[in-house]
Amino acid sequence: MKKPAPARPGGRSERVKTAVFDAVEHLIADDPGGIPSMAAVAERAGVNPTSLYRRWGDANILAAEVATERLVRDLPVPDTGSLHGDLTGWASNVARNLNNRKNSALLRIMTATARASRTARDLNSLPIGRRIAELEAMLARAKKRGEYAPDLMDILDFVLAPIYLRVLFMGAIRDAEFVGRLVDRLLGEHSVGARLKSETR
Amino acid sequence: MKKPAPARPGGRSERVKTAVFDAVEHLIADDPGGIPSMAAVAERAGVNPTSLYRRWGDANILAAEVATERLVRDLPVPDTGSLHGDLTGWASNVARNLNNRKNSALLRIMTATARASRTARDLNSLPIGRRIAELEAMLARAKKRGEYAPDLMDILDFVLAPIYLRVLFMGAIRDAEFVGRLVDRLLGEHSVGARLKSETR
DNA sequence: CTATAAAAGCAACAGAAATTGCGTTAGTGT
DNA sequence: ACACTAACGCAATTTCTGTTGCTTTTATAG
Repeated sequence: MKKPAPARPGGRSERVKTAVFDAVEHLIADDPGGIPSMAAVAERAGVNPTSLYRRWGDANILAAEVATERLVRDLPVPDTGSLHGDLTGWASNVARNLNNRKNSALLRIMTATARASRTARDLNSLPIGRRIAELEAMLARAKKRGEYAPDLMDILDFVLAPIYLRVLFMGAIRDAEFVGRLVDRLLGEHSVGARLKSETR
Repeated sequence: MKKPAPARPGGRSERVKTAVFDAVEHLIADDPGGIPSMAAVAERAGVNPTSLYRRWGDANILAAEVATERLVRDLPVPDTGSLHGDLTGWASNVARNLNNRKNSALLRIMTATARASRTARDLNSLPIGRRIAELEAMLARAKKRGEYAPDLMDILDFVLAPIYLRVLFMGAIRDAEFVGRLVDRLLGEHSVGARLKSETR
């Protein structure tokens, strides 16, 4: 599943790739819920269709690459001084990031094309690997401070999963306080102090 | 989103539909992660492609219908006498049901094609509507018995969502006790009695 | 049993999607 | 600067997808 690392990463290839990915993103934004055809992408990107076929094979593969690369970009990792604050900020970022048609469409494409056969070992190689790396950073800081830190998988199960469920099956997250409650609930009494503190600041 | 209710539901249409849905299911099982083409479905089902185009429009619509109808079939709703037992049984059924390539592929297709713009009001019309109806039945029984009963949405968020997350992003659920822990955690101290009871039976 | 029309089959066709061979452009190492 | 070749562009060709008009089959009502 590793990328062959392009033999010639310099200027042109990169420009083409950017143009193509931008085109895919825009086409998805225009018509969420459909994989844009190679022809449409080629035209919008100003690139010859043949190049797309040679580089990406078919429209599904291309869309999948765009989805994972563009959706799961680095989000700013909050550093508020407490795990409760960090997690709340992080979850809000994730939710807000998904709260528009384009990105929820990208999430759909990502789930649709996510290859199985991954073990729990290589969490970082998952499509949501970057999300996991962000969490690990926050957890490491929390431990350094001597704070209680929940399991990584628990955060995925009880904070990320509910967000995804709503975006995938219920369109969007309308309740702004929803993600905050998820974090409160996960951290429970361990973080009463931090929660009160962040609520009254 | 309601079905127009076929004017002639009798024998032949139904047979064709079954043959077509079976064909789609088999093709998905053979190649998970791809929407089978109309031509392939028609050949496998022994049906003329024209009929497919006229009835379903295109391959995505057909696959989406198959996914929702075949995946979200009625599962037996457990009736163990306690909410804890019911939920544990229900969640195990859901997880086991998704723990194979074909059904996880169907879930992917369902998420990919789930139309947004649904409000939290008409939960029952969601693709996972049947799951919700099953839950409502169990919750109603629990209330009748005077048991503590959590919110429906909490069950979706903290039991169903983690199951879906694992299936979608991590291939499958390998830990057999995983869903049991989800339920224990959701019900918490409210159900210690029931849990102990069900563990020692 | 018969008339009606919904739904399926068939065949011909238009158009889009992929493939292929070959020439051109432009990063990269010397 | 120069040679080398990865990556792109172009055009011709083949394959696949989807459409349309018409015919045949067969549920269903009377």
